[in-house]
Amino acid sequence: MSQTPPNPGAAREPAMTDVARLAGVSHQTVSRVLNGHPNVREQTRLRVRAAIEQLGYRPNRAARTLATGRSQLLGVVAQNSTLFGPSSLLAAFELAAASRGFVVSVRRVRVLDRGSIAEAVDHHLEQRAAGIVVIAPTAAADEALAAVPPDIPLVAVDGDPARGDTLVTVDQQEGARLATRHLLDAGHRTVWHVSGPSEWFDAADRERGWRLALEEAGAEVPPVSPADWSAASGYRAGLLLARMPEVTAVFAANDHLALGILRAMSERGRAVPGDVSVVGFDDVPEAAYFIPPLTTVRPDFATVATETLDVLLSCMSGEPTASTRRTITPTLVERASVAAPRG
Amino acid sequence: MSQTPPNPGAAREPAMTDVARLAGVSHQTVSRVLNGHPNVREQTRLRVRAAIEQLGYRPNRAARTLATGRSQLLGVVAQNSTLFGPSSLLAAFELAAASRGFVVSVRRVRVLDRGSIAEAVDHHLEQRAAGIVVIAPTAAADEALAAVPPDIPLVAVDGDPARGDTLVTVDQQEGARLATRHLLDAGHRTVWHVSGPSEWFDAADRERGWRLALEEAGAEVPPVSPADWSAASGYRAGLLLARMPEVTAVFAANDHLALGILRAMSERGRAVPGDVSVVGFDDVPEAAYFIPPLTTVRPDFATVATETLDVLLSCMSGEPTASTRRTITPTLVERASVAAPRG
DNA sequence: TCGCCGATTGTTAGCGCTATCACCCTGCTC
DNA sequence: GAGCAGGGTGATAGCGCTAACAATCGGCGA
Repeated sequence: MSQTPPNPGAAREPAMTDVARLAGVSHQTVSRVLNGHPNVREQTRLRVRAAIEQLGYRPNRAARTLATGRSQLLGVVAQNSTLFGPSSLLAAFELAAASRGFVVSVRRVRVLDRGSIAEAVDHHLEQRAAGIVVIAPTAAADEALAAVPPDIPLVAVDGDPARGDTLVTVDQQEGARLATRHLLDAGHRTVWHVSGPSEWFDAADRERGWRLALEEAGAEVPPVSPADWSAASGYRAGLLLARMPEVTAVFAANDHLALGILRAMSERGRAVPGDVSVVGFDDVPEAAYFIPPLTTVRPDFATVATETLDVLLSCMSGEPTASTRRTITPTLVERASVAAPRG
Repeated sequence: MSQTPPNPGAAREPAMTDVARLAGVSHQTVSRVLNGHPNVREQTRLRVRAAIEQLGYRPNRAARTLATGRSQLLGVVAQNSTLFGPSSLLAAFELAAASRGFVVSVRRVRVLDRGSIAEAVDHHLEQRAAGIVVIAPTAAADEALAAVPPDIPLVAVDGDPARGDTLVTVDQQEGARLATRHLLDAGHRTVWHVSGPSEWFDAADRERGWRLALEEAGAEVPPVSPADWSAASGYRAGLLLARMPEVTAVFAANDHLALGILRAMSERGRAVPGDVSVVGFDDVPEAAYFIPPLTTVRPDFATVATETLDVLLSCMSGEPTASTRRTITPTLVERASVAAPRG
């Protein structure tokens, strides 16, 4: 616990008063210069800036936060995963926030249950975060959000589409529909689906979109092959599908599942796209280099991130913004894993 | 700018004095309870805890930071990438830090140049971060580190192996050696290399390890195929290598490059591992489902993260720790992309 | 010439917490 | 029974900043 011993040799960090003394003004004037207050004489401003430079002065954010009651801190609660979607989103958000002058503090949770999320949100509240983003793709996560005080700006990403409140999400359903439609349009009688874990809203919605597209087209709705998001589970599901000659088209809930399916098909001697067409979801950077290059659905995570920041900032400013819900529609990326069925 | 208008209706967040009043003690006693100070009567402690509970009191970290001069904040500077290595590392670090009660604030930079990094570090210093981690895989990043004041605890990850100071890194060279050796041991005359971008230490070290292994074995050192980390560039390099019949073994600087190579070989009708053996680096979760399953080198990112935290904390406590450098040795994961060369 | 106004600057009082010291009790020793 | 150690508690002074108001200085119209 013996942090930084007294150490009388090393001078403490310069504070505002030090700058003030050097510039021959009051500390308040320094504050004014720092905050771009208009009524400061140009000459004074320059003198203060010079003093700041000379001392290498750095304002103390903690003091400012204490004095103003608000911080420049944005808290994010995310799951401990390296899944492509969430991590791209997070990276994009951090970048966007930084460019707007915010600091992003990330709190990872091991599992998305009520307790963990509540605890994570709490930590951000202790920091007096100006706003909070929760990447909440499961029902348990969404429930936990109900528990946070309503006066603090909070945006859910990939949360419950039925959620009334602030929410930014990818239109999973439409994406899935696009994929399914694409396969039907290629001439397939129906499309099989390897789904993500059902407790994820993303997965449920993709399944819903797939089902809807089939029903709209009057196609038979085959049973879903349940999986998690991993290539391993895609492989297992693929092994089964490969045994069934009537399977000619598969929509996988994400690209890694699709990769597993691709390998299962290859092992079983089912050619893609000759015998079976496959479509994925996410457009991971490697998807274009799968064998064969994967046709997939691309959600624009950068847009999700900027929209999230946008909604959060407008919540923070308290203005009843036009809409606190944003939906980003993904696009289909056609590559070489889809073809017309044989015969 | 008109943040939270006066709003006399909504009571402000309860502060320590409110708890004190309710519990019938001084605010100082509340502070003592909160900080686990020994000299508080059990009965008082309980009364205070009850009051805290009742008011939903949350300590204000900014005030504490201001009063103590130190924070519970760990700053991380990372590049804006979704590359598997850095993002796994980051996620693991965030998790480890959270479990030790620290808040992690991440600042992404678009490019790893001096200016950006200096600016990012500066922001963390303004927050009075207790420690800083820089994921600095390039020379420019490492240079920028030289500029930060030496009294603030800073750990570089994946930085310049020649760096004198605190550094945690994966033993890239040894990993590359493992991979190359594995291919030579399988009977290949020599091993070709598709490298990462040369300004990355990781890439340079992997290349070095490969070269060393070849030289040790007295094998010919073929020219390096330069690439970035992407599957796309791996594919381009692979297309070239596929044309050369003498190429029977390739070590790719990461798994995504290997994926691109796999596809190039497949397109060119060169069987893997029948005609050409391939080894990657990173062991991304999907690697086991490439066609064929990829033999690769696995760095343990979770360990890198915990070691990083460890070094950082010991720097922070000021104790001249045993070692401020940690090197994590990766392991070889054998799958199906390596075989003996034909006849 | 007087007084008023606006531009510029200084003064003062907190923000919510910790550190430090002073204070009050016990229970004990001599 | 006076004195003393030490556990338990309160009072006070900041930490470095911003907000609100006060003060000062010109210049200008009346």
